[in-house]
Amino acid sequence: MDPINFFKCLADESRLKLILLIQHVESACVCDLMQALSLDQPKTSRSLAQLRQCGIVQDERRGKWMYYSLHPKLPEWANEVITQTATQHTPYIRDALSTLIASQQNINSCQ
Amino acid sequence: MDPINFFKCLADESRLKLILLIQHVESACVCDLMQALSLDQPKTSRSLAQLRQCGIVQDERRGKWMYYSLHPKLPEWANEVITQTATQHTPYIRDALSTLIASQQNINSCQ
DNA sequence: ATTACATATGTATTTAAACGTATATGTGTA
DNA sequence: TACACATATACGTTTAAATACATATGTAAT
Repeated sequence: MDPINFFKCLADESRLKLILLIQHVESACVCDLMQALSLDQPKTSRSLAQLRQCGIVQDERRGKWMYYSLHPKLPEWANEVITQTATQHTPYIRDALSTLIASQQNINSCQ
Repeated sequence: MDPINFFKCLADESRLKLILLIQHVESACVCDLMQALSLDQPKTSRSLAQLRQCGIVQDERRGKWMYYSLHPKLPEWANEVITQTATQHTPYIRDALSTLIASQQNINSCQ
Protein backbone atom coordinates (compact mmCIF):
# COMPACT_ATOMS: atom_id res chain seq x y z
CA MET A 1 0.00 0.00 0.00
CA ASP A 2 1.65 3.17 -1.26
CA PRO A 3 1.08 5.97 1.28
CA ILE A 4 0.75 8.72 -1.34
CA ASN A 5 -1.92 6.85 -3.22
CA PHE A 6 -3.63 5.92 0.01
CA PHE A 7 -3.83 9.54 1.17
CA LYS A 8 -4.99 10.66 -2.28
CA CYS A 9 -7.95 8.37 -1.79
CA LEU A 10 -8.79 10.01 1.53
CA ALA A 11 -8.30 13.51 0.11
CA ASP A 12 -11.68 13.71 -1.55
CA GLU A 13 -14.99 14.26 0.16
CA SER A 14 -16.95 11.53 -1.62
CA ARG A 15 -14.25 8.93 -1.22
CA LEU A 16 -13.54 9.76 2.41
CA LYS A 17 -17.22 9.60 3.29
CA LEU A 18 -17.58 6.30 1.45
CA ILE A 19 -14.72 4.86 3.48
CA LEU A 20 -16.12 6.12 6.78
CA LEU A 21 -19.59 4.80 5.97
CA ILE A 22 -18.31 1.41 4.91
CA GLN A 23 -16.18 1.05 7.99
CA HIS A 24 -19.19 1.82 10.18
CA VAL A 25 -21.58 -0.65 8.61
CA GLU A 26 -19.16 -3.43 7.68
CA SER A 27 -20.63 -3.82 4.21
CA ALA A 28 -22.93 -1.84 1.91
CA CYS A 29 -24.20 -1.99 -1.66
CA VAL A 30 -23.62 0.76 -4.21
CA CYS A 31 -27.24 1.86 -4.43
CA ASP A 32 -27.50 2.41 -0.68
CA LEU A 33 -24.20 4.28 -0.60
CA MET A 34 -25.10 6.60 -3.47
CA GLN A 35 -28.43 7.34 -1.85
CA ALA A 36 -26.93 8.03 1.55
CA LEU A 37 -24.43 10.48 0.10
CA SER A 38 -26.68 11.87 -2.67
CA LEU A 39 -24.10 11.03 -5.30
CA ASP A 40 -24.88 10.11 -8.89
CA GLN A 41 -24.28 6.55 -10.01
CA PRO A 42 -21.12 6.95 -12.15
CA LYS A 43 -19.44 9.05 -9.51
CA THR A 44 -20.19 6.54 -6.77
CA SER A 45 -19.00 3.66 -8.89
CA ARG A 46 -15.83 5.42 -9.97
CA SER A 47 -15.00 6.46 -6.43
CA LEU A 48 -15.44 2.91 -5.19
CA ALA A 49 -13.35 1.63 -8.09
CA GLN A 50 -10.51 3.90 -7.07
CA LEU A 51 -10.71 2.71 -3.47
CA ARG A 52 -10.76 -0.87 -4.72
CA GLN A 53 -7.73 -0.38 -6.97
CA CYS A 54 -5.86 1.13 -4.06
CA GLY A 55 -6.70 -1.87 -1.89
CA ILE A 56 -8.78 0.01 0.65
CA VAL A 57 -12.03 -1.80 -0.08
CA GLN A 58 -13.06 -5.10 -1.59
CA ASP A 59 -16.22 -5.88 -3.55
CA GLU A 60 -18.47 -8.88 -3.60
CA ARG A 61 -21.34 -9.58 -5.91
CA ARG A 62 -24.67 -10.75 -4.47
CA GLY A 63 -27.06 -11.14 -7.37
CA LYS A 64 -27.50 -7.82 -9.10
CA TRP A 65 -25.82 -5.93 -6.31
CA MET A 66 -22.22 -5.21 -5.51
CA TYR A 67 -21.34 -5.01 -1.84
CA TYR A 68 -18.32 -3.13 -0.63
CA SER A 69 -16.42 -3.60 2.60
CA LEU A 70 -13.04 -2.58 3.97
CA HIS A 71 -10.35 -4.81 2.56
CA PRO A 72 -9.42 -7.51 5.11
CA LYS A 73 -5.74 -7.28 4.14
CA LEU A 74 -5.55 -3.55 4.75
CA PRO A 75 -2.22 -2.89 6.52
CA GLU A 76 -2.44 -2.11 10.20
CA TRP A 77 -1.19 1.49 9.87
CA ALA A 78 -3.80 2.23 7.19
CA ASN A 79 -6.49 0.70 9.33
CA GLU A 80 -5.36 2.82 12.22
CA VAL A 81 -5.50 5.98 10.09
CA ILE A 82 -9.04 5.20 9.03
CA THR A 83 -10.11 4.39 12.58
CA GLN A 84 -8.62 7.59 13.99
CA THR A 85 -10.35 9.61 11.28
CA ALA A 86 -13.63 7.82 11.84
CA THR A 87 -13.73 8.35 15.58
CA GLN A 88 -12.98 12.04 15.23
CA HIS A 89 -15.39 12.74 12.38
CA THR A 90 -18.62 11.04 13.26
CA PRO A 91 -20.63 14.29 12.87
CA TYR A 92 -19.17 14.63 9.40
CA ILE A 93 -21.10 11.55 8.21
CA ARG A 94 -23.89 11.45 10.79
CA ASP A 95 -26.80 12.14 8.44
CA ALA A 96 -25.49 9.93 5.67
CA LEU A 97 -24.89 7.17 8.15
CA SER A 98 -28.43 7.17 9.51
CA THR A 99 -29.82 7.21 5.97
CA LEU A 100 -27.60 4.27 5.12
CA ILE A 101 -28.54 2.26 8.17
CA ALA A 102 -32.21 2.98 7.58
CA SER A 103 -32.10 1.75 4.01
CA GLN A 104 -30.18 -1.35 5.04
CA GLN A 105 -32.94 -2.19 7.50
CA ASN A 106 -35.60 -1.60 4.87
CA ILE A 107 -36.58 -4.86 3.25
CA ASN A 108 -37.39 -3.01 0.02
CA SER A 109 -33.94 -1.54 -0.18
CA CYS A 110 -32.37 -1.70 -3.64
CA GLN A 111 -35.75 -3.09 -4.77
CA MET B 1 -8.47 20.93 10.95
CA ASP B 2 -10.45 19.87 7.91
CA PRO B 3 -9.74 16.19 7.15
CA ILE B 4 -9.92 16.60 3.37
CA ASN B 5 -7.39 19.39 3.38
CA PHE B 6 -5.24 17.50 5.85
CA PHE B 7 -5.13 14.40 3.67
CA LYS B 8 -4.48 16.49 0.55
CA CYS B 9 -1.34 17.69 2.27
CA LEU B 10 -0.20 14.13 2.89
CA ALA B 11 -1.07 13.07 -0.66
CA ASP B 12 2.06 14.48 -2.23
CA GLU B 13 5.53 13.01 -2.05
CA SER B 14 7.41 16.21 -1.20
CA ARG B 15 4.93 17.31 1.41
CA LEU B 16 4.64 13.90 3.04
CA LYS B 17 8.41 13.55 3.24
CA LEU B 18 8.71 17.04 4.68
CA ILE B 19 6.23 16.13 7.40
CA LEU B 20 7.96 12.87 8.21
CA LEU B 21 11.38 14.54 8.34
CA ILE B 22 10.17 17.37 10.54
CA GLN B 23 8.44 14.91 12.82
CA HIS B 24 11.69 13.01 13.27
CA VAL B 25 13.98 15.93 13.99
CA GLU B 26 11.63 18.20 15.92
CA SER B 27 12.67 21.28 13.96
CA ALA B 28 14.55 22.04 10.73
CA CYS B 29 15.35 25.02 8.55
CA VAL B 30 14.29 25.31 4.92
CA CYS B 31 17.79 25.06 3.45
CA ASP B 32 18.49 21.78 5.24
CA LEU B 33 15.13 20.35 4.24
CA MET B 34 15.53 21.26 0.56
CA GLN B 35 19.00 19.74 0.53
CA ALA B 36 17.90 16.54 2.23
CA LEU B 37 15.09 16.00 -0.26
CA SER B 38 16.88 17.49 -3.30
CA LEU B 39 14.04 19.90 -3.91
CA ASP B 40 14.42 23.35 -5.43
CA GLN B 41 13.88 26.36 -3.23
CA PRO B 42 10.47 27.59 -4.44
CA LYS B 43 9.02 24.12 -4.33
CA THR B 44 10.23 23.55 -0.78
CA SER B 45 8.93 26.90 0.33
CA ARG B 46 5.58 26.42 -1.34
CA SER B 47 5.15 22.97 0.12
CA LEU B 48 5.94 24.20 3.61
CA ALA B 49 3.57 27.14 3.13
CA GLN B 50 0.77 24.74 2.30
CA LEU B 51 1.49 22.66 5.39
CA ARG B 52 1.57 25.84 7.45
CA GLN B 53 -1.74 27.11 6.08
CA CYS B 54 -3.29 23.77 6.87
CA GLY B 55 -2.03 23.95 10.45
CA ILE B 56 0.25 20.93 10.24
CA VAL B 57 3.48 22.83 10.84
CA GLN B 58 4.49 26.11 12.40
CA ASP B 59 7.39 28.34 11.42
CA GLU B 60 9.78 30.38 13.53
CA ARG B 61 12.37 32.83 12.33
CA ARG B 62 15.89 32.65 13.69
CA GLY B 63 17.93 35.34 11.98
CA LYS B 64 17.95 34.71 8.26
CA TRP B 65 16.54 31.24 8.66
CA MET B 66 13.06 29.89 9.02
CA TYR B 67 12.64 26.83 11.17
CA TYR B 68 9.71 24.50 10.77
CA SER B 69 8.28 22.11 13.33
CA LEU B 70 5.05 20.18 13.78
CA HIS B 71 2.33 22.49 15.02
CA PRO B 72 1.88 22.07 18.78
CA LYS B 73 -1.88 22.44 18.49
CA LEU B 74 -2.19 19.68 15.94
CA PRO B 75 -5.30 17.67 16.89
CA GLU B 76 -4.66 14.32 18.46
CA TRP B 77 -6.15 12.30 15.58
CA ALA B 78 -3.95 14.11 13.05
CA ASN B 79 -0.92 13.54 15.21
CA GLU B 80 -1.80 9.89 15.43
CA VAL B 81 -2.13 9.63 11.64
CA ILE B 82 1.30 11.17 11.17
CA THR B 83 2.86 8.95 13.82
CA GLN B 84 1.37 5.78 12.33
CA THR B 85 2.60 6.79 8.89
CA ALA B 86 6.04 7.65 10.22
CA THR B 87 6.57 4.38 12.05
CA GLN B 88 5.57 2.35 9.02
CA HIS B 89 7.55 4.32 6.46
CA THR B 90 10.97 4.89 7.94
CA PRO B 91 12.75 3.33 4.89
CA TYR B 92 10.84 5.78 2.72
CA ILE B 93 12.77 8.72 4.19
CA ARG B 94 15.87 6.94 5.48
CA ASP B 95 18.43 8.56 3.17
CA ALA B 96 16.90 12.01 3.39
CA LEU B 97 16.77 11.72 7.15
CA SER B 98 20.45 10.89 7.52
CA THR B 99 21.37 13.74 5.19
CA LEU B 100 19.23 16.07 7.25
CA ILE B 101 20.67 14.96 10.57
CA ALA B 102 24.20 15.24 9.18
CA SER B 103 23.70 18.81 8.01
CA GLN B 104 22.10 19.76 11.31
CA GLN B 105 25.20 18.55 13.12
CA ASN B 106 27.44 20.44 10.72
CA ILE B 107 28.39 23.80 12.21
CA ASN B 108 28.67 25.26 8.69
CA SER B 109 25.13 24.26 7.83
CA CYS B 110 23.09 26.97 6.10
CA GLN B 111 26.24 29.07 5.94
C1' DA C 1 -34.72 -13.82 -26.29
C1' DT C 2 -36.13 -9.66 -24.53
C1' DT C 3 -36.48 -6.48 -20.99
C1' DA C 4 -35.40 -4.16 -16.68
C1' DC C 5 -32.30 -3.12 -13.28
C1' DA C 6 -27.53 -2.51 -10.97
C1' DT C 7 -23.10 -1.31 -11.78
C1' DA C 8 -19.00 -0.22 -14.51
C1' DT C 9 -16.44 2.08 -17.98
C1' DG C 10 -15.35 5.33 -22.17
C1' DT C 11 -14.72 9.86 -23.63
C1' DA C 12 -14.67 14.72 -23.98
C1' DT C 13 -14.59 18.72 -21.13
C1' DT C 14 -13.86 21.39 -17.10
C1' DT C 15 -11.38 22.31 -12.93
C1' DA C 16 -7.67 22.11 -9.91
C1' DA C 17 -2.99 21.09 -8.71
C1' DA C 18 1.94 21.19 -9.67
C1' DC C 19 5.86 23.25 -11.85
C1' DG C 20 9.44 26.60 -13.60
C1' DT C 21 11.05 30.99 -13.79
C1' DA C 22 11.30 35.48 -12.26
C1' DT C 23 10.88 38.63 -8.68
C1' DA C 24 9.84 40.37 -4.02
C1' DT C 25 10.59 40.52 1.04
C1' DG C 26 13.20 40.38 5.07
C1' DT C 27 17.53 39.89 7.69
C1' DG C 28 22.46 40.42 8.72
C1' DT C 29 26.80 42.62 7.42
C1' DA C 30 30.32 45.53 5.15
C1' DT D 1 23.26 52.52 2.27
C1' DA D 2 24.44 48.83 -0.46
C1' DC D 3 25.00 44.03 -0.88
C1' DA D 4 24.52 39.05 -0.09
C1' DC D 5 21.90 35.44 1.54
C1' DA D 6 17.46 32.89 3.00
C1' DT D 7 12.91 32.47 2.09
C1' DA D 8 8.44 33.67 0.08
C1' DT D 9 5.32 34.84 -3.46
C1' DA D 10 3.50 36.03 -8.39
C1' DC D 11 2.49 34.46 -12.76
C1' DG D 12 2.20 31.80 -16.88
C1' DT D 13 2.36 26.99 -18.36
C1' DT D 14 1.90 22.08 -17.97
C1' DT D 15 -0.10 18.02 -15.90
C1' DA D 16 -3.37 15.58 -13.44
C1' DA D 17 -7.85 14.96 -11.36
C1' DA D 18 -12.84 15.52 -11.32
C1' DT D 19 -17.13 15.79 -13.77
C1' DA D 20 -21.06 14.99 -16.97
C1' DC D 21 -23.08 12.29 -20.18
C1' DA D 22 -23.37 8.34 -22.93
C1' DT D 23 -22.82 3.58 -23.34
C1' DA D 24 -21.36 -1.11 -22.05
C1' DT D 25 -21.57 -5.26 -19.04
C1' DG D 26 -23.64 -8.49 -16.18
C1' DT D 27 -27.61 -10.53 -13.70
C1' DA D 28 -32.48 -11.81 -12.91
C1' DA D 29 -37.07 -12.25 -14.40
C1' DT D 30 -40.62 -12.63 -17.89
